[in-house]
Amino acid sequence: MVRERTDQRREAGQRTRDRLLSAVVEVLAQRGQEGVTLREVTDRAEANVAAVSYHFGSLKALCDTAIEDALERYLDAQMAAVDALEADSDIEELAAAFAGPMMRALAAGGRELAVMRTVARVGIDPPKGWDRLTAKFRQSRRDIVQELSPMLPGVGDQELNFRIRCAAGLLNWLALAPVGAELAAEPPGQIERWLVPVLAGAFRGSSAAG
Amino acid sequence: MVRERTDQRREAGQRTRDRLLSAVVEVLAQRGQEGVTLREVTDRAEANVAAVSYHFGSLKALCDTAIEDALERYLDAQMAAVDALEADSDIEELAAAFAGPMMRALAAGGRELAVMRTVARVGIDPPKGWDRLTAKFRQSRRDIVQELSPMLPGVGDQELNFRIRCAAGLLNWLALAPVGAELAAEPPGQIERWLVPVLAGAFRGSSAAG
DNA sequence: TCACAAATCAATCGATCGCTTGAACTGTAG
DNA sequence: CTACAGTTCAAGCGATCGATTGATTTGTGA
Repeated sequence: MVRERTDQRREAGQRTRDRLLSAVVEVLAQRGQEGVTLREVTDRAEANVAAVSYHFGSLKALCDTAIEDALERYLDAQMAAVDALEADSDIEELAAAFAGPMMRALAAGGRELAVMRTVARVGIDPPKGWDRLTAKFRQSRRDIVQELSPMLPGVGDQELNFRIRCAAGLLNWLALAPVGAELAAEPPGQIERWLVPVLAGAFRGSSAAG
Repeated sequence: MVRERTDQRREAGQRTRDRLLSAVVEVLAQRGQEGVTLREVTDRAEANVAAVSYHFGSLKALCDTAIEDALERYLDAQMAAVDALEADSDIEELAAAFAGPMMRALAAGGRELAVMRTVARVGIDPPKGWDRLTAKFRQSRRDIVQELSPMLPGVGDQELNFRIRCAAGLLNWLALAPVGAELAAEPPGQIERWLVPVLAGAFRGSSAAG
């Protein structure tokens, strides 16, 4: 058997880092970047105030790390759901895949939802110098335009891109606003039954009817 | 001619109050409630820090006054637009009326847009004890359900109410997120041409097509 | 002209902010 | 056991927070 590499000190440090990241995501989700204070984060994480400087350098660096993790996790989940679509899917199935990660987070609550709320808040107040991740968002929207374009031959790519941003914005709004929490309190399946038609209608626009 | 009631001291005080309200709305729109600081508000208003306490009692009272004004102004504009609809209007016309105030603010920018952004932020982080205005929001949604229900006979009132909240949430998102600013930078009329079909589709849902 | 009220001002308060410090604690190695 | 590195800790730093104070300016009305 291989020699176990279990330095209890390093493991304790890693646990502290994880607790700090969990705590700051909760505060980011609840109050936004402007509302994050060092003491509240360290109290939630049951850590000393100096732990933030020691492990991350500064409170801002801790926030940036947590935000970057959240954005990356959300984008990967959403792109995976869209990529897994069948080639002959319709708009409703695309909408369901597009909204899947958010709907699951709404139903689950907890840290999953906190990640979503953090992502949504960053969509409103984007930190400066996040070109890499905003580029990744743009790319994911281009992918969805490719899926959506054949289903709506009369709509230009720019307008489709706008509709996707509207749909994404609506999901973010549900993550943040009380209406999302109320929706999550409905019976199971209600989220999907109510939300997917709205998103599909937004994708489809007015073209399908007078 | 009637004796002019022009006490220059009271008029100066009123001007200071107005400048403080304008300034705090701008900061509320830009950074949210957590991001408002006394100094930034008074600097923007070119007033002394003590002016806030003197005229409003506290920074929170100033914020509450500005937020209440903004909510009331937005709701009145939206309800007036919807009430002015013809009896035989279709869903597109309802969507255009519903989005009218927000679209005009997006195009106009300035304080109009700041009011909208403040309203939108309150929709995410509602202060405690705002039962009166949230009740007014509920009432306005009931009015729109009345307009929308005959156009969509297969959809229940609860689901219609949800769709209206989605549409309102989307408008709020456009007020806050960069996508709204980009949309406002498009040629005149582009906002309405792109946004109204999305809202109408969201109202209509999937029922109109396969 | 003069007493008074409305408004503004600089100065300052205690509290809290993010962050740093040096010591203390803890488990790892030689 | 000793020396040391990784981590945690209480204490305190300067800066900024919202709010208050007493003095000062300014226009009103007798």
